[in-house]
Amino acid sequence: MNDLTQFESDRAGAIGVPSLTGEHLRQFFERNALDVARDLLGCHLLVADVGGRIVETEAYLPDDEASHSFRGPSARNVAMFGLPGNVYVYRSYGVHWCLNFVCQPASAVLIRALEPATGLQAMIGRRGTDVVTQLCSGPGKLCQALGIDLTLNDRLLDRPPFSLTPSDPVQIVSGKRIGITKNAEAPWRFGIAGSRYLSKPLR
DNA sequence: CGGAAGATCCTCT
DNA sequence: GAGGATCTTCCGG
Repeated sequence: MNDLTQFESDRAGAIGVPSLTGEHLRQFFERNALDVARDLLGCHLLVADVGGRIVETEAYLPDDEASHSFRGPSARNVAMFGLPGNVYVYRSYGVHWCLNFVCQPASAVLIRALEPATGLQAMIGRRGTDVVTQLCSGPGKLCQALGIDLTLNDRLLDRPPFSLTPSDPVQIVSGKRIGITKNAEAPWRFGIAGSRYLSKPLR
């Protein structure tokens, strides 16, 4: 392990803190997506040893007109009706991938931004920029940086290539969700206060 | 079966 | 701040 790799492992905050697996993973996600969206802030997400600290999320609830689950199961959204702790990946605007974590059935949390911490060189290569604040500052960007695509849909977060390490509570700010037209006033976007790695400012 | 909308990002003005 | 890229999904006819 070279110096940079060691540095990144330390930054992960995962030394001595176990990732969420099995029953712990289920208990963490089998809750209201609003609570999960807040508790995910600060958690460290890795996909094949590339990732960072989650700094921005959005909650999508059952009976939420903006949610892909609103009209019931379909070929695209079936992962949202699977196990808590499941991953739901979908194509956005025909161009980007977006990453969600499934909570209670028909609800999920969209992962909107990370503070890069592990595997910086891989992210820089995939994104084509070395501006660290722009590597994962949006749902499509972070999927590109982490190499996420549809092949990772409908998998559990405690199985490779994923790992999720919990966090102590952080200072949270909230606001309206981005890019939606239905149920647009609901303040179900959450971020870590003062983070420089958000997709858009949040206060 | 056609068409519009979409949980986005980048470039240009 | 506006507009284009790009394509899947879903709904209406």
